[in-house]
Formats: sequence, C-alpha cells, structure tokens
Amino acid sequence: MNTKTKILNSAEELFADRGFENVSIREIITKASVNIAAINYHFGNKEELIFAVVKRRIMEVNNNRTELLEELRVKYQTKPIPVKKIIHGFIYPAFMHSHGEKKNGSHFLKLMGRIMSNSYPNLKTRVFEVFDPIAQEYLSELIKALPQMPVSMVSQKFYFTVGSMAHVLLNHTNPDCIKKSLQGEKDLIQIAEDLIEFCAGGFNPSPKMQVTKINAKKLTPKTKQPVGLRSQMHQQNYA
Amino acid sequence: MNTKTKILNSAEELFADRGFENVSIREIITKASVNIAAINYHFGNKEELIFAVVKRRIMEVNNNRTELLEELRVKYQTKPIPVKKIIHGFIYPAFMHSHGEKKNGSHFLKLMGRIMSNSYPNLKTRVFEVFDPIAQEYLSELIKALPQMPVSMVSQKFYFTVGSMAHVLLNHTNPDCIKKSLQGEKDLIQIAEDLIEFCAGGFNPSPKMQVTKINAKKLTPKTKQPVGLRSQMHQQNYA
DNA sequence: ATTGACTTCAAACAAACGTTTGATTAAAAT
DNA sequence: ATTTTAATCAAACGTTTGTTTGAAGTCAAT
Repeated sequence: MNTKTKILNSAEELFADRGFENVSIREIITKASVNIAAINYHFGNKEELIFAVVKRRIMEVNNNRTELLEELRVKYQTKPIPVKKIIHGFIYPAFMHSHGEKKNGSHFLKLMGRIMSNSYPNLKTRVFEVFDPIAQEYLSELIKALPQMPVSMVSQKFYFTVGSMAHVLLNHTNPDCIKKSLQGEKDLIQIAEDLIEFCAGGFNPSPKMQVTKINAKKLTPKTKQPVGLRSQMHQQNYA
Repeated sequence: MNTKTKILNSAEELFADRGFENVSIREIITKASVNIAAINYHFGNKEELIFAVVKRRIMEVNNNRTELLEELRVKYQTKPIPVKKIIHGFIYPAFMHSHGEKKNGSHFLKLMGRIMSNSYPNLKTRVFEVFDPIAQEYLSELIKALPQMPVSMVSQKFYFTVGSMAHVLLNHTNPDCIKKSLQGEKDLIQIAEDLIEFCAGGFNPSPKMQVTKINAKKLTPKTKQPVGLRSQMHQQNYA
C-alpha cells in the first residue's frame, strides 16, 4: 500500500472516532507509519487531508445511492416510488461503508457528523457540494411520491430523516445511557432497518387528523397479536 | 454581573457556536472581559468550565421537562399519556432555552451535540448522569403508553427521536444545502412542532403490519379534506 | 554511469494552547 | 487598625500544534 493510501486510511479511522480537531497529524503519521512531512507533501495541509478523507467516503456512498435509485426508477417507471423504498435507498448505503480495523460502524456519517461542526469554515461548503446532488435526487423523488404534501414539508421531513440517521451513526458505538439498554446486541443492519421504518412513519400525515373517534372505536376490539398493537396505538396516540 | 457568570455566559455562546476544542480560553476571557487566570481560579480548568456550562443549561431544560411531565401525569392519572404529548414534553423545552447575544436557537442541544463527540473522555459520562434521569422518566412513560410494543423497540424509537432533535438543533442555524430551501423563514417553535409531529409519526407501528386488506378498505371511504392525504399515503407507502 | 523527477526523512520553525505563578487590590472579620 | 480571606492582574511556564526546511534516498530514462 502506498503512502497516500496509508495516510487516508489511518486518518479516516482516527477522524471518525475522535473528530478532526482532536486528532493531530502526528497521531496520523504514527498510525500510518510514515514520515510527518508526507501529509504536507501529498495533501498540502491538514484541511485538504480532511477533505480528501471525507470525499473518498462520500463518493462511495453516492455511487451506492445512485445505483439504488436507478433500480427503483426502472422498476416504478412513471409511478411514484413508495416512500419507504426511497428512504431505504438513501439510508442503507450510509450504514454499509465501514473501513479500518474495528469495522464497528459506518465511517461515512461519523465523518459527516463531524463535518457539521468542524472548525475549518470552508470545509462544510465544499463537502456539501459533493454530498448534495444525490440527496437532491432523493428529495425530488420524495416530492413526486407525496404530491399532496407541501414541498416544504417534504423537505423538512427529509431533513429530520438525515438528522436521526446522522445521530445514530455518530453515536451508536459510543455507549450512553439512553441506548445502552437496547442496541448492544443488535447489528448495524437491523438498526438501519428500524431507522428506515421510523423515518418512513414520520412521513405519514398526522394521525390526529387521520383517525376520528368513530374509527378509533371500530378498531378497539381485540384482534390477533400483531394487530393488537395498532388499536392500542390509535387509542392512545390520538385520543 | 460577577466574573463567574460572565465567564459562563461567554463560554456558552462560543462553545455552542464552534465546539469546545475550537474555542480557546483566551477567546472566552476576551469576550467576558476578565483576566485569563479567572477561569482557573473559578473553575479549576477548561474541562470543569465546560461541564459547568453544560450542566447549567441541562438543569434548566430538566426542570422544564419535569414540570411538563408532572402536568401530564396529573391530567391523565392512571391512563396512558398520548405519545405525541410525551414527545412534546420532551422536545419542546430543548428548543426554548436560548441565551446570549444572538438568540438564534437553543444552546442546550448544541452543547449536547458537542458533548457527544468531544475529546475529554470523562465529560460525556458526567453530563449524561445529569441528563439521563429525566430522559428515563419520559422513556418509562412511553413504555406505559405503548404496552403492546416491545420495550426495546420503544427505547430505540426514543433514541431516534433524540437523534433527530439533536441534529436539528445543532444545525438549524448553519445553512446547508438540504435545508436552505425551507427553514429560513420558519421560526424555532414551528420547527419544534413539525419535529414533534415527525417523531410521533415514527412511533406508529409499521403500516405494513398495521393495515390488513380488510381494515384498509374500512378506512378508505373519503372523509373531509385533510384525510384525503392519508389514503394517498397508504397507497404509495406500503403498496 | 548520470541525470532528473519523485519520494522519504530527521530536525527545526513559529504560533497557539492550557495552565501556573506571585504580586496587587478589595472586601470582610477580628 | 490590623489581620484574614477572596478576587483580579500581568507575565511567564512548558507542551503541543500544523507546517517547513534541506538533505538523503529511490528508481526509471537517457
């Protein structure tokens, strides 16, 4: 492996774990077993190294997203694509790109999450120029799929979706109190599926408008196990 | 205003905007117009200052959340509290605590978001010891409200809720491509309401399991305007 | 064998960092 | 009035930061 790749890999691992500002280039070159001047030689400076690391990963996820969206468009042609499938195509690739020694999660959105609040002022803009075009493709597909919903609301819900995804991927390896009880045993793929479900649910219009009291009563009689959940939900959620 | 408070206020503003590691104590003392040694005198070191800043804000949000939950418990007594009201009680206070000169958003979750990925290893644990007890109260209320849903699933959805909330509050002031089209004109309160709606929707069980063909037919008869959206959703979302 | 472009190396650079010192002032207690 | 305690100050501390230097090495083309 050449020096440039060694630096990229080591830097990615460290940046994802601890943030850009909290990793010194001396740590990176030590992990990569290269000379300290190599970073300046191959990338110019630290900011350009960060950009190179993030861009490499975004490109991979972007390609993956593009493929999935292309498949959906072929399959549904002129018909609107189901919301959940759009969300799936957007979220899934972000979970699937782990690299480095630990393999304990996606580096993609850890890096993206850190880009959000980094201290290099120009970096965020440049990164979003890489990230955004594909995201816009997905958004436009959501708008098509939800013609009755105002565009601004679709955009906002998509924004919330990105938010919960980013948070999960940023924090799922860091044990904290809220999640410690539940996610230890689950693998990333299962979490991704649950998240897709959660977000797709968020795109539903408010059930308060949806279910009238009459309907709620109609639904209350106990049915078989998995369906019992529904009446319960309706009852308590919108009573 | 005394020196200690001046430091806390200036530090909070800067930390929320740019992150803990990206703000030097020299910037803080300059903004606060105090001597550089004051931070060590009043707080010991930078890490303790960060903790003091975050704790002050968490306590405020915690008190607010406790009040709202108490009101709900009084109102609903033994009956389960509607999910959306629980979510509201949890999210709303996080949006309502802005301080400093700019008043352009909640510092609470900006600080919390930065705690998630800071470089002081013990800080996260200590902060969560302050944050978690009230969050657990809300979680237990959600579990009560959703008796048919596995506890692990309720916890996870609550975790997703926290995630999207954190992301919105961390990033709503930073213009990026996804949101630039929509949130400029909306105020924080409106965004909070939309987010509450989104998350409450995510707690609905999967409509795929929810709506059997028979039930779906029962629900299809057209009702008043806002409901038209629903059939649309069901059709495309889970066809 | 020698050139020339590319890459790696140890060593050092200035700047910024969090922290500490010891003197000085202000206020309170005796 | 004197002592004690608390708070503020300018100045400096030792580290670490990202970056740069100029020499040494590598390897293919001439």
